[in-house]
Amino acid sequence: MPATIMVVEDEPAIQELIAFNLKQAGHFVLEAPSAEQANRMIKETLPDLILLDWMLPGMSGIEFARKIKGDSYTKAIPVIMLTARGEEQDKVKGLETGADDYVTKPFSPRELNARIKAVLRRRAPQMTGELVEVAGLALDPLTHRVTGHSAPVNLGPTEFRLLHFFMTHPERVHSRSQLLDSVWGNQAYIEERTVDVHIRRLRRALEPTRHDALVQTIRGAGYRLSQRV
Amino acid sequence: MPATIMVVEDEPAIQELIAFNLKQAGHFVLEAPSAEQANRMIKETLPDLILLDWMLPGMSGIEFARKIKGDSYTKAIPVIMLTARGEEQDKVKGLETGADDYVTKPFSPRELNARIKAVLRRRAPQMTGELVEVAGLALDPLTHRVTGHSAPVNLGPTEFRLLHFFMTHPERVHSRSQLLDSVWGNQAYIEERTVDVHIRRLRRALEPTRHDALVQTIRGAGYRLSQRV
DNA sequence: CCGCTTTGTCACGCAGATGTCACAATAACT
DNA sequence: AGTTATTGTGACATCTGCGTGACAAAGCGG
Repeated sequence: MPATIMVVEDEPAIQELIAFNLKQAGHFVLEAPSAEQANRMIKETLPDLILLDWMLPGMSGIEFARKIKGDSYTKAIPVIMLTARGEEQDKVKGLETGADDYVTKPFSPRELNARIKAVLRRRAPQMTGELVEVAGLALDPLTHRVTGHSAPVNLGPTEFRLLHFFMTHPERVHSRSQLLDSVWGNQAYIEERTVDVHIRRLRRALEPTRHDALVQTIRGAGYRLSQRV
Repeated sequence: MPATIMVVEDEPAIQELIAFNLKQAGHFVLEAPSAEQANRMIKETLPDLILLDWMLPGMSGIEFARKIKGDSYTKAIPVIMLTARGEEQDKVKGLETGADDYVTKPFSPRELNARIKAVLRRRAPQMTGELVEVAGLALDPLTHRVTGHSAPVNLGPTEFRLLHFFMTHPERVHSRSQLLDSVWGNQAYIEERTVDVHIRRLRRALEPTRHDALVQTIRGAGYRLSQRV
């Protein structure tokens, strides 16, 4: 089963080695040399798994893991820590932080692949980067593409994440607070009314294929994606 | 959502600034200049949230947080730490201690309010998403939908809450003041006769499916939802 | 460096929701 | 029947929540 895997590692040699092995195993690989850069990429690409080096320039690996696991939008992504020999006592701390597994350098490709497979097997079903479809509206997390009745739909990053969340949680009403948590992440300090504006933008983008009617307003409660009228 | 918030801060200037902002946002504010004093007040007032300065005279903030989280009576109270810039590496330690979030000084009122809102939201009891059904009348809190014999019923926000309360407390007679407490929230000063009007509106909305007969008037006592005629 | 896109916020306006009243209708009791 | 207490109901003046366009700041790619 191919998956999208993000590798956060500052040493180019190791980075390259890992990437090569993962691609060999049929995975898509996203490469980030620092936590800061990884952070920017995560929300757009929503990888299925994150390989995280323990030692990083700037924000440390453990800190970054905590951040990922603290954000409700990303906390379902499994994290595998890469630790060097001698940092073994830190493993415990790493697991406490929320890492799902760890691998001690140096490691064999076979070992890494096994760990990845194991972690992916127990990943949250809803975070699988699978294609979602509701009422002729299709969203593909892998290619980052949206089509309404096979016609391409152009969305900004936030609109994409918003629609993705709606489509993976259809029919249910989501309050503005919940949407801010789930789509923006709880580290954002954003006015609730901002959600309205993005709803508007999403609707406008969906207008050409009449799919804007799926996005419904529940007065005093929030928004909902539903095919029923 | 007004809440009771305790601010533990020794610098009067910052203390005052924070208190002003919180009051502006509609909260009740308890002010304590030291951990010792805060400790005495906590058990009496049981605040909904504690804003805790990292640096305090006497018992330090981190020590105090540990104490709060160690006491079974107070450990449910969320704590937000106030740290100065440069103490960033202590954040991890702070979170490990049990703080629910941290804010780095200097901070904007908006950021503080957002953090407070987020933390309070996290603690708020989730709305029970159980689907309720009485005599062919179904109400789903999750999707915010009401159907009478599978036919959609259109309700305003207040009517929805009113019906929800009735359906989760059927067969029992509710006085007007009880309904005001449970449906409107005891914060508002509202004429009791207003309940009558909303009962009327609820009945009118339920007429198409004859479910209006379920809403019964108990003269001199209040209203009741009952399937028995 | 510049232009383009994205993003968060705001102000304005409107449709719908809300609270209150006045009066009609009904029930309870004499 | 008459009287009084209680509830039903329509009307109405707000009030609120939401849609929408505009805009400035930030991000981004060339």
